[in-house]
This record gives sequence, C-alpha cells and structure tokens, in this order.
Amino acid sequence: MEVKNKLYQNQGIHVITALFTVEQGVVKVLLIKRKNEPFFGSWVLTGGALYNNESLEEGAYRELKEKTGITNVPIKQVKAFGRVDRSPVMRMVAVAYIGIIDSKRVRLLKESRNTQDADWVPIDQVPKLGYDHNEILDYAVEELRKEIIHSNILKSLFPDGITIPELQKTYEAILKKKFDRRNFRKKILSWNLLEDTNTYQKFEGNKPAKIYKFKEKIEEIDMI
Amino acid sequence: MEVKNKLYQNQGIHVITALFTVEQGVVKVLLIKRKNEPFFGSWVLTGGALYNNESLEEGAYRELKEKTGITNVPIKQVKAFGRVDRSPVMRMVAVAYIGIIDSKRVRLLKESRNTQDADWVPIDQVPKLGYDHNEILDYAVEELRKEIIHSNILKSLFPDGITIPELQKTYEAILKKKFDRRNFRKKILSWNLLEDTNTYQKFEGNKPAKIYKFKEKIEEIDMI
DNA sequence: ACAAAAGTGTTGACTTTACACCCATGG
DNA sequence: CCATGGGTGTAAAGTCAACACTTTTGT
Repeated sequence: MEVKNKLYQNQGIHVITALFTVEQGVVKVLLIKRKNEPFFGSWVLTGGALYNNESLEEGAYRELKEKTGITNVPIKQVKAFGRVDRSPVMRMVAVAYIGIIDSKRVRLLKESRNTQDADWVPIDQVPKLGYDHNEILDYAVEELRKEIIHSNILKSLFPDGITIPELQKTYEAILKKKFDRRNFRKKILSWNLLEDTNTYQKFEGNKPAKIYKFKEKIEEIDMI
Repeated sequence: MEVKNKLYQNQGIHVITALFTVEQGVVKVLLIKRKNEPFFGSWVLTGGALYNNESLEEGAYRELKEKTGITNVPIKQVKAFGRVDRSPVMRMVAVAYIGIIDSKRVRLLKESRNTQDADWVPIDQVPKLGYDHNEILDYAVEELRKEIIHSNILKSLFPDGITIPELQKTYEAILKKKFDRRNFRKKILSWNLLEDTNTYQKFEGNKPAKIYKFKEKIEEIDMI
C-alpha cells in the first residue's frame, strides 16, 4: 500500500539502544558520533531506522552490530518516544531498548558507514546528544536501575560468573547507593538469581571469593 | 523528506489503548468493531494511525475520542509492538497504552466513521481480535496488574472517591486474588495514596463507609 | 604475624499475618 | 433486636537492619 494521506505520510521508526557497561565502579553508556546529517558530528545513542523486513528487536540488534560491531547482548524494550519534532528530517517515532555488557569483552568498532567514532561515556559526563537522545538516555538509566532489582539482567555483564563483593560494587555503581556487605549478600542470595559454581576467584593476598553465576530463569515475585 | 528507500518506505505507527473498567467485580476492556478493511467486522482495541502533527499520547487520545467518544482519561504507555506482519496492509508499529475509567460515567459512542459497534467486554471473554490485539491486550492486562500496586492509576475509576471495601473488591477483581479486610485496609492506607474526605457512603441497612479520594501526587518508593 | 578482603551469625526493630470483636444502620 | 457489612486491635511470625568477629590468602 502506498501512503498518500498527508496526515500520516512519510513516517518512520527509530530503534535505539542504550547499551551500558560498568568499569571500575563507573556506569558508562555506549555513544556513537555521527558522520551524516542530521546531527553531523553529534554524539548519539546507537540506533537507526527500522527496516521493513525486521522486528523492532531485530532492528535494534542490527543497528548495534552495524554501528558498533557488538552482537549477542540481551536487550529489553523500555519505551517509545514520539515527540512530533524529535527528528528534524521527517516524522520518526523511536523505540528504545536497554542492555548491559562487559566493555572489555567486545571489540568496539570505532568507525562504520554512518559513524566516525564510538565510545563508552560515564553517564554523568554525557554531552548534549543529537535528537532527543538525552531524554531517552535519562529514561533508560532509570529503567536500568529498576531492572537490576530482582532480575538477571546483569548476567550479560558477567557471563563467566561473579563474586558477591564484585556484584555489590556493581549494584552500588548503578544505584549510587552503599550497602552493608552482610545484608547485601543475604538479600541477593534470597532473590535466588545466583547459583554456586564451586570455584573461587583469587586475589592478591586475601581470601578467595566464591564465584556465582546468574541463572537463566528466575522466579516471579508476588506484588501484594 | 520523501522516503524512497524500499527498506523503510511506507511505514506507519498505530496508537492503541486498552481501556479498562470494572463493573461488579468484573474487569472489562473497551473493544470496537471495525467497519473497514482490514479486519472488517472484527473486534479490536481502540486505536488507529498516528498523525504527523500529534505526539503518541495525543494520537491515542484522539483515536479514543473519535472511535468511542471518550475523553479525559489518564493513559500510560506500556509497550511498542513491531512484528513485521502485524498489519496486513503495510508495515505498522503499534504503541500501546492502558487506562481505566468508570464505564457508567461515559456515554459510549456505538458507531463512528470507522466503527460499527463498541462495547465493554470481560477480559476473560474477549474474542479473537484483529491485528495482534490479543497479544497487546494480554500484555496490557499484566501491566494493569502491576500498575495498580502502589500507584494512583485507579483515581480515574473513582473520581468522586471510594470506600476501602469497594476498593478492595476492585483490587480483587483485577488481581484475581482475595485479601483479608483488615490487612487490606492497613496496607492500602500505608501506601499513602488516599486521603480522608470526612464523608460517608450510605448503604441499605449497614454501617456507612468512609469515603477516601486518591491523591494527585503520590510518593516514590525505594526499591532496595 | 600482618594486612586485606571474604565469609558468617545474632539481636532488636520493624513489618506482616492471622484472627475476633464491636459498631452503625435500616428494616 | 436482628441482619448486614464497616471499622479496629493485638499477638505471633517473619523479615530486615545494624553490627563484630573469624577465615583465608600472600607477603
């Protein structure tokens, strides 16, 4: 079908992913630098126009791969953004996703057909981004904070397993909040997200920490 | 800008609202019956194509008004749906909203330019709907269940106030779960959603119940 | 034997659950 | 004065917060 009605002619869909990582207690988001108009030279979240032959999630994955080389990250849809003027070119609605990954395990493509740079940027040092991506990022950070509670979303950050003290640092970085070591351990284990691997992480000169892995499937919780 | 690239030509956005009500302990959703192709004669959720001059939320409101006559309902975005073949006509991505309203307070438009009927249907008696609307509805019901916890979304169902026993029946209907009267009262009051109006609801032959109102603003809660 | 970080247990405060009685109203 | 449903209090169980000591390792 050819769309003729001016009221809804020339619309498109953006699929955008706010991909996070945590490096030494600092939460960072993956940004790319555009090398085309609009927003030539601006930093933006990874994303682009949805193709007709792919689902929203497939589109988000394709864009992530094309522009950053990253594959194999679980992503979760968080919200659609539809301000009339969010794109200067034409009417675009953006569907935003979040994901989290260990930046050290990926080789980040620095340049692609549409990008001239890519980098992990601490979330409190993000510059003014193109489109409405600052708004999307703010929302994405909030969703990330909600999502790590009682979920295994951090599995993709620690595919090989994680010690509880390391995990605590990650929670503290994301939530900007400190926890008591003993109570944190009890709480996180009570969520039944983790399973014991019976292996130990060795550090320099202190007691080795037990390594846990996030389970594939986690339990639902009652809300009331 | 004129879109020429076949990869993302002729795309559109649906804005869809699953509008709920609760009548005598039964949760119902507003459905409309189409009088055009595609899905001529099928029941669907309220919604339609987003215009270029309106935001997603504005589009959802306009469609609700056009097709059912309903205005002045708070709605909340829940998810975007983007299966490639979700519309048989062209590539459409749907952005779904939920809302809840007292069906007795609205005059439901039974017919409009694009609809030949409209009705409130119990959510467990919903027929096969057009498009992917059964999938959207299932998701919407789950979101409604999550949303009523610790939120004032039910304010629009009870704009004039509500007694705690009535509210309990509503929660029980939506969550399909029974609560102890005394504990329900304590829990709901502890959420600080309600304020006392110092008025009483009279029934036939029993103690009048105190009427509360949902507050406009509610408190945030800590997650961990 | 020391430093550094991991691991564990207990007590008191608080929250939640289960449950029974009294109250206001209309008939 | 009875039937109906509204409103309240309390004790026991369970959960959470605060906190200090012991363990393992490398040097």
